[in-house]
Amino acid sequence: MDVKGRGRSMSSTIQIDEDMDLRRGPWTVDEDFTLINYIANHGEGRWNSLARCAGLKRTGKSCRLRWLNYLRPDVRRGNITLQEQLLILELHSRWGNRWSKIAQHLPGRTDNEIKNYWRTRVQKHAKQLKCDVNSKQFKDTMRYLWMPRLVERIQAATVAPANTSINATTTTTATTGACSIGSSTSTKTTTTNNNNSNNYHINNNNLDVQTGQMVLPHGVAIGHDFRGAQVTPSYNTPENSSTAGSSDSFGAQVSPVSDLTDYYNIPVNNNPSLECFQASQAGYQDSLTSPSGYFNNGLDFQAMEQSNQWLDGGDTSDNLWNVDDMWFLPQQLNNNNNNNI
DNA sequence: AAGGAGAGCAACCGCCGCTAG
DNA sequence: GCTAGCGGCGGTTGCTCTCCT
Repeated sequence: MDVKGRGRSMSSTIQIDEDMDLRRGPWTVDEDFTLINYIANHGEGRWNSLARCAGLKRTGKSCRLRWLNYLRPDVRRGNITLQEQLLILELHSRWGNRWSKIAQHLPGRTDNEIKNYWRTRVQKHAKQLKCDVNSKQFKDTMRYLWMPRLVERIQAATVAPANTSINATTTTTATTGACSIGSSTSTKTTTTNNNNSNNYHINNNNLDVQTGQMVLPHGVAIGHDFRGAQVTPSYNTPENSSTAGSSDSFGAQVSPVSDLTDYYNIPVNNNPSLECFQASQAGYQDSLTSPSGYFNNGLDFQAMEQSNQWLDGGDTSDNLWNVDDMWFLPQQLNNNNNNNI
C-alpha cells in the first residue's frame, strides 16, 4: 500500500507526547497496518477505546481521521472528474462550506479532500479575480461562466470518441455559440482513474445531451438551463419523480437515475436527494438574480484568462477559457438578462 | 543546476452538539 | 440541570513536491 502521499513524509517530525505517550504527525506503515487489521476484526467506531485496544499510541480522533480520509477501502483520492467538479460547485453554491454534506454526494470523496480542492483550486481563482470567494460576484462567475463551461466540456467528452479533439462549436450552446472547445485532452479527464475503487465509474448517461442537464448520483440534477444563463434547478425527488421525463422548454427534464448503488458499490444512507430538494426550495431564489453588471465592473477577466486551468485539475494544456469567451460571455449574459426582464 | 515560490494535501486544532451518568 | 466523554465538522498548519526563474 502506498502510504507515502505527497504531504508530510513518514520520516519527518513524528512527535511523541511525553506525558500521554501519544504519537503525532504522519502515520507509519505499521500504524496503518495495525489500524486496518483492528478495524477489519472489530469494526470501526468508539475511536478512543479502539486506539487503546489496538495498541496505537494515537488519539481516537487521529485514528478516526486516518481511517476515514485515507485507509477506508472505498476512499478515492486524486483525479476529481469534471462531473465531480460540477457537483462540488453546485452543492457549494447551495450549502457553502458544508464539506461533509457535500462529500455525502460524492461517493468515495472525503470532506477533507473536497475542502482541500476548494481551497487550492477555487479560492485561488477567487483571489486572482480579486474578489471574495463568498461574494455574489464570484458565485455568479461560477454559476454563469464556469459551470456552463464544465457542462460543455462534459458533453464534448461524452459525444466525442476517445482521443478525438473537438474544435467546433457545440450544439447545445445556441446562445453562446462563440464558445469553442479547443481541446486536445477533453476526453482525458472524464476517464476516471481509480486508485482503489474497483467499481466506481461516472456513467456518461448521467448527462442529458439533449437538454444539457446533468443528472448526478443521488438523483441530483444540475438543472441549470445553461443555454440561456437562466438558472432553473430541478431535483429528482419522491415528490416530483413521477413526472420525470416531462420537461419544460429546456431545463426541467429529470432523468430517472437509479440509486447510487447502480454506480458505486458503496452503502448509501438516507435520501440525500430529498435534502437537496429542500435546500433548493429554501435558498435558490437569489441565484436567479442576473449577473449583469458584475461582468462589466469589477471582475478581472484578464486574470481569469491567465489562470483558467483549475477546472482541468491543473492541466494547463487544456484551458477552459479562450480570449473570445472572456469578452463574449459577459455580453451574452447581459443580453439574456435583458431578454428575461 | 540552484533556489525560491506556490501548489497540494495529510494531519492537527478547536469548537460544537449529543448522550450517558 | 450539570458535566465529562466522545464523535463530527470546519478551519488551519506545515511539510513535501513541482514549477518557474
